[in-house]
Amino acid sequence: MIKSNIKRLLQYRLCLTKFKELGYSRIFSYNLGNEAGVSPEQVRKDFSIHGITGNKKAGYEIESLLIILNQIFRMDEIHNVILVGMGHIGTALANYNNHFIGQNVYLVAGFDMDPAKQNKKTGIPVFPLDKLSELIEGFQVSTAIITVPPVSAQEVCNNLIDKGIKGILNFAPIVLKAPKNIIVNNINLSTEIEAIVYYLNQQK
Amino acid sequence: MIKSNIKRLLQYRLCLTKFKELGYSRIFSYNLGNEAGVSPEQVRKDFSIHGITGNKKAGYEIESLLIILNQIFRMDEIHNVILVGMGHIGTALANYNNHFIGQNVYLVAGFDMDPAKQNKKTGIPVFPLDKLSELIEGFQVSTAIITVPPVSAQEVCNNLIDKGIKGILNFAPIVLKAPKNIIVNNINLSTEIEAIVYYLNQQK
DNA sequence: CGGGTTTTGTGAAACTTTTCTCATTATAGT
DNA sequence: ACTATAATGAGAAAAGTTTCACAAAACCCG
Repeated sequence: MIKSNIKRLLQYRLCLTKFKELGYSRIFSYNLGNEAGVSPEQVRKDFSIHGITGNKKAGYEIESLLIILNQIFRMDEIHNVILVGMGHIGTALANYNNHFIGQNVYLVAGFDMDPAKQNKKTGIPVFPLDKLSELIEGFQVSTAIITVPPVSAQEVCNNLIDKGIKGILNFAPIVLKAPKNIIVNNINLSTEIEAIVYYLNQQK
Repeated sequence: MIKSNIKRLLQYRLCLTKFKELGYSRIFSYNLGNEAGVSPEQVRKDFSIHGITGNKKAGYEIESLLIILNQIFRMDEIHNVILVGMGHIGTALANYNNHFIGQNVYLVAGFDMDPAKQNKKTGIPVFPLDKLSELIEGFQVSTAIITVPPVSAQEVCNNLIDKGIKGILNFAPIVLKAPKNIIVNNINLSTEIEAIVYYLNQQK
């Protein structure tokens, strides 16, 4: 599971970019917290954990904050990502590509066992699965997105790990079994809706 | 933020369905934990919080567990959901519809300001935004999915709340501002990838 | 039918995360 | 230059979560 501290730092990064675009050069923990939906103390603690300091009375300088955050998240390097499963979700992600995948993260290739999908017009080139090794090595890919149906997800996962993938973003509604050194991040869209339904009913 | 306790219960529900399909009728906290990727103690604590009990030496009966979990998450009632923004992600979700949206959760309508999107062949009918009130009331919808670009997300959010929506699953990469009684669940796909990149680099 | 084994349920302990509190200090205004 | 103000940084407290440890109960086997 991704630590919330890390998720918040990424959120701050997003907010800071927005503030920068609006022309601000400095920011207070209060304003950043407000924008990111957390308390100012939380912002300062999150920063202090990573050794980020500001100035009493003058807050934090946005530009240097962004530089530090980009270093923490290695956003100063290029990260090539591949995608396995060109179904609806996979295709949607492929079409978005540099649109919503953040700075310096690039979807370089998609994979699907269905030859028909390999010709489909998407934002990225689509290959058969036997090209996995070649492309993972060629593009130095260490992160993959799994958007295949749940029945084949574990098999695809094993295959990817075997080919050298170290981090996986999994959209298939199962818990992937993987060695501890592999980072697995599961997103289950049904679960996210069901959780909302739960909280709505709690309020009544 | 959704409590992890709740996410795990939903995960257990998924695993139990699988075990049921495989023909099992009883299960131990150890097996369920193993499948869901958590410790057996955690499984028992999660259950005990919600008053779910099993039998010493005989574990838990899958069928009754599923009934209780379905009650907790109100999956015995129908939940109609709408979707605003028929871009790539929105269309992908619409096409999946009853496929991956869990039991008794239905995507009943999509909305988009672009008339061209209103004719597009997707899994659900697509309407202009001025039909929001009508359909929210007609289908008794209280949950909405936002898949519009970030610039319009807050405006759409306000609009939805104004029309009676109480729970929002937001895919736009901003933190939505909403009253405390509104349940907002943010999914930022870039962030999920970036978090993986972070952890991969931590290992080195 | 009774002893041994296995598994639950839970209270306590350990750990993690968040909030509180306040001394410290940079800044702006007088 | 001095004072009042406003903001950080960090230690302490509080709250929340997970793991530990073990008594109690149910089942199995002899």
